[in-house]
Order: sequence, then C-alpha cells, then structure tokens
Amino acid sequence: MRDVAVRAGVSTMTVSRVLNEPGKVSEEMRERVLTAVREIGYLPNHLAGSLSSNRSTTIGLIVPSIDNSIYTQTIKGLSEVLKRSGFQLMIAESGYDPNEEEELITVFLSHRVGGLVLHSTEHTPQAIEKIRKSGIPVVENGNIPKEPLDMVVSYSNRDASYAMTMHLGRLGYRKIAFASLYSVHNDRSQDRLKGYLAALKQLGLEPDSRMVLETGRGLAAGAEVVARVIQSVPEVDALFCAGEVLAVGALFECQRRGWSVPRRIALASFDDVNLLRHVSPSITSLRLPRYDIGERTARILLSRIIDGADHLRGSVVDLKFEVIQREST
Amino acid sequence: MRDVAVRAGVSTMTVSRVLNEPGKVSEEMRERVLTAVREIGYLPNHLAGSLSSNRSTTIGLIVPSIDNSIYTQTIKGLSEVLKRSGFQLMIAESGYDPNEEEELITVFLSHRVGGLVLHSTEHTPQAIEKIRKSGIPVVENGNIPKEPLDMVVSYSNRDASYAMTMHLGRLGYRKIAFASLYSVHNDRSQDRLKGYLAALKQLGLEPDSRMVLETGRGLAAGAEVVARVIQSVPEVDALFCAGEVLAVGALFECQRRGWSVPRRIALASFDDVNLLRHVSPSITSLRLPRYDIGERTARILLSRIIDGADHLRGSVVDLKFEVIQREST
DNA sequence: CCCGATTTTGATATCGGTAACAACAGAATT
DNA sequence: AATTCTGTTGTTACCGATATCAAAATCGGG
Repeated sequence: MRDVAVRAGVSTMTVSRVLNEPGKVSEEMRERVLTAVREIGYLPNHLAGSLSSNRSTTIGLIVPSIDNSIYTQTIKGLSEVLKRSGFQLMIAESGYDPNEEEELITVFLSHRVGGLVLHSTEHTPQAIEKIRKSGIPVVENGNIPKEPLDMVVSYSNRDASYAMTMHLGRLGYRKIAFASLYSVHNDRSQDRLKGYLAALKQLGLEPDSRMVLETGRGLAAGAEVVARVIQSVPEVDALFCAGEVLAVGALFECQRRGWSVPRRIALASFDDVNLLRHVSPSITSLRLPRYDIGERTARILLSRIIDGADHLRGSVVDLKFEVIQREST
Repeated sequence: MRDVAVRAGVSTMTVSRVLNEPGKVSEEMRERVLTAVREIGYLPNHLAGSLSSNRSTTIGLIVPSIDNSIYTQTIKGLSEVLKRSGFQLMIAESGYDPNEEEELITVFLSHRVGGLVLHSTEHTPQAIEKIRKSGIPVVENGNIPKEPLDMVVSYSNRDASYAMTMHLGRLGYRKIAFASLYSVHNDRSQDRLKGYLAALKQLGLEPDSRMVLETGRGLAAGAEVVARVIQSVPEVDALFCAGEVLAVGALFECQRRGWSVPRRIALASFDDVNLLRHVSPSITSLRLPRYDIGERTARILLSRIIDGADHLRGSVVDLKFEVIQREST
C-alpha cells in the first residue's frame, strides 16, 4: 500500500479511503490512486485491515458433516448472500461431537470471525461461555432450541414431525412406525420423536415402542429398519422415516421384497430432496426450507455485523415447512 | 496477550514463545504463562499472528458448486487432514464460471491464504497471472490438465472414461451411447468424451454423433437422455453416463418405461456414489478416489507450506480409479 | 572461581492497514 | 473583510502478534 501511495503521490490514508470510502475522496485523487493500484497490481491485505479496524468479513460455519446433501443447500444459501457483501465462509465439521464443536469454535474465535453459524443446538458449557464472552453474533440452524445462544433461523423439527404424522393419520393409517437416527446427543432426532408421539396422541393411537426405531446412517440402515419393524409388528401399515436417506433405503428394501408401496406399507420421509420425487413410487415428504435457512441466516448476521442491528439479538425465525403428498402414501 | 504477560510477570515475547515454541522456554515460565492464560481466558489473535509472521493457516478452496456430493467427499478429505495441523478451510463456489473463479481467487489472495485448491482446471489469464505473482502453492483437483498451474492431485477423466467404455466393449456391447454434461468451459466433460472416443476406436466401433449426448444437471436430465437416444438410435444397447446423477435418472426412466436393464439397455456411470450400489439393478460405475484426492491435496499443500518442500512444486499425482462391475451391465 | 559457550528472556521495530484527530483550503455566512 | 463551516488530505498512534538481535542467566571446564 505504501508503494501505491508513493506512486500516486498521496498518503496511505488516502489510498485506504479510495478503496473503502471512495465518496470521501476527490475525483482527482481517486483516479490517481486507482491507476497506481492497477499499475502496481496491488492487492489489499485483508488480514491487516481486519486487525486494524477490528472488523472481520469471515463467518465461521460448523456443520456436523459436510457430506450430507441437506447441509449443502443451507451452505449455498449462506454463501450466496455473504458473497454479495464481500464476506467469506470458513467451514468446519464437528462430526456430531459437541467437544469437537467446542474446539472448532475456539479456532474460529481466534481467527476473529465476524459471526458464527452452528447447525447443532447442543453445545458444551465451555463453548457457550466462550461465545458469550466473545460477544459475536451467532445463529443456530438445525432446530429451535428452548434456550437459544443468540439468534435462531430454523424450522421446528417437532412441528414438522407432528405434521407428517398427522398427515399419515388423516390418510387412514393406524399402525404408524417411526424411524430416526440415534437420538443421543441429537436434539433434532429427539424433537422429531416428540412430534411423532404428540401426533399419535392427537390421533388417538397407542404409542408402541416396537414401532419406534433408531438406527445409523446410510441406505442400508433404511433397509434394516424395514426388516426390523416388519419382524416385530407385521401389521404395520406406514413407516415414517426421519431422514431422506433412510426413506430411500426403506423404499429399495420394499422393492427388493416385492412389496407394493403404499399398499403393503406406506412410506414418508423428512426432507424433500430431489431423489424422492424421482423414485417410483415417489415418496411423500416434508419440504424443509434448507436454502432459505442459509439465506436468512446470512441476512440476519449481516444486519447485526454491518448495521449493528442490536434489536435483532436473540431473535428466533421459525421458517415454514410443507407436507408434500406423493405416491408412497 | 499484553494482559497475560503482565499477569505472568513476563514479556509478551515469552508468552508468544510458550504458545508457539514451548520447547524454548523454561519449565517455570511455561507454567506461569499457562496459568495466566487460563485465568484470563486468553484467546490468541490469529489475524495478528499471521500478519506479523507472514504465515497463514487458512487454505482457500474453490469448487464449482458445493451442492454436489462428489465434492463433499473431497472436502471431507481435505478438512480432516488440515484440521490436524490447525489449518482452516475457506470455501467458495464459482458456479462453473471462470470469471467468478478469478474474483474468488482475488478475494482469497487478499485474505492471504497459505494455499489454494481449485477444482476447475480452466482459469482466466488474469487468474493465472495473479496466482503466479502471489507465489502461493496451488493444487488443481478436477482433472489432469496439460499445463498445470502448479501441483495437481486428481485422476484422469480421459483414462477413466476410456476404461469404462472398454469395459462395456469387452462385455459385448456394440452400440454404446455416451452422455455427459455440457462440455463448453468444462474440460472434465471434454476429456471424458475423448476417452470414450478413443475406446471406441480401439474397439473398432464407429463413432456416431447421434449417440453422443450433452445435457444439463439433475435426474430429469438423465431421463431425457434416455428418451433422446432411443428416439434417434433404437438399436442402442448401452448408455454410459458421465455423471452419477444422470445415470440414476436414466435408470429411473428405464424403470418407468418398463425396460429391463441391462437386457434392453445396459447402464454405466461415472463416480461410484452409494446410491448406485443400492438401486436395483445396481449400476456399474467408476470408483473415483474423491476422498483420497482431498487427503493427498492437503498433505502435499502442507508439505509445501510447513516444510517448504520446494521439490514438490509442479508435481502431478495421478490417483487410481476402478471399474466396478454390477448388475446394470 | 573465572571465562567463554549456551540457553533463556526481553526490548524494539515491524507486519499492513485503519482510527482519530489535526491541518488546510475554499465556500458560505454575516 | 472577518468568521465560520465544510470537505479533503495528512500525521500519528495503534491493532496484536512475531522477528531480530541484545542482554541476562546458566552452565561446564580449566
């Protein structure tokens, strides 16, 4: 920058102004500086800028695993909005482990990110403490927690699960099984289960522990769930999978066994990925606002950071979801 | 840091040493400093550190689109290795556009990233110029270009495509169609086409432009490709889709039409995602080392950055792929 | 017990910018 | 014409760390 200043015959301050607040500089200076910048091929050092101004244009994002199509939509929403304002995304994976998450939060804080986006809503006490102390704005994304850290942009896993279960009930299914990922350390799974149970109650159906299944990730897990539930409750007439991979795995298993879906058993899924629309039968599912979550998250963070919109502190945005009825129910 | 130094009754230099080169500090000082750090809850300012040491622990990654399962595997490989060395990943999407890529490269350079990972192997002249000038190590990932920017960790799209086409030929298929994404501005697609054509020649088969199709992204595009090729060349007996989404879309379309795969038409795919193993019939595909690419890329970058391994400059790592024979051929 | 070698610690400049305020010029006000 | 205001540019200090080299402490050998 010094070089540019010398070449343009001005002070570094003027150069800095041309680059950041062009309005405050006279036409002539602006031109001189800009040509000097071009001639030298000068690239501002963003580190120095952030350090000196105590402002950062990077946002830290922690997802359980990048390797999951549902996060990528949110990431896309985030990154598209952030990019427009010249913000950058730092992404890390916690591997579904709160301790790992804490570690990453520490790293991000020491990088002095301007804001933090967390998919998980379960954090270690130390992580919470550090975030509080840092004072930077945070958005939680994966669920609507009872005690938000700061801001929340999400849909309600409980409500969504409730809605789908009610949908199945209204269609006349009476033996509705529910499959989810392991719910320990995963309040998303827990809330989905709660929604399911609440709906059963509303429908006047008896909950049956044999029809509440937990399993791991992957298509094979979906297949396994089908096998398990049929084994213990042969009269089951619907299976609600709280995860699109499970649902597809379940469908494939049904096809393998030659069962008609939905005649022998109906299938419903969480999270409306493209695939569900194209398998046959197409699978009834919940359209969740994955992309919108990213977009809104970015917007609300930027408001806080750029405009200092302190009234947004602690705000909770509950985005809508939708039940998509298809051939599988 | 000043606070920590005062509290421990030492200079800031000693604090810095305790944190970065503990070996060079006496036992006593180390303890005093560490307790002070703990008591104050001090978090080093990484920006300041990078600025002053002129070393950076962030790596910039540019992918065409995050929203694509094949990149996420590579990202996972990258991030896992980098994390172990305390490096961070900055990720951005170029949207398959070289100009956008150039823009992002500029941003990353001004963030003074320690290294750059580019999926695309096509860049604007200005982008190349800027990277050269910056002197930071770069790895290209998506293909093995004729003129690498610096280092390359990839598999050969041409070779992989050749191998699969030969495989189909050896199985006895004679009317092998080839479908890929639009190849303008996409040398991966171009190379895949070259491999296909080279294999046809080797097999003594006539290339037929009606059996070389280009299309967009998505399952629907796969379906459309099937319709198109059958229409113009009814006697086609195999379809090689250079993309797993296309292949799955094609399979679904065949199922919808009630065609037996592989009897009516055989299907083969690029990129062995999990789904291909679980559909029925399972789809023959190419297992590409997506995760390994990320891992190796990270390793080679770290060698350059940390160990200053200059002999690695310009090295090209050609990772192996594998043809996975399944039911669809 | 002293001296040079080695290790440990500290003082200072610096990395590349921006904040805050001072200085100055020309325009507007009276 | 003197005074105040407004807008533009420059000066200086500082952001929070590390590099560099000097100073002090420790050590071993003669």
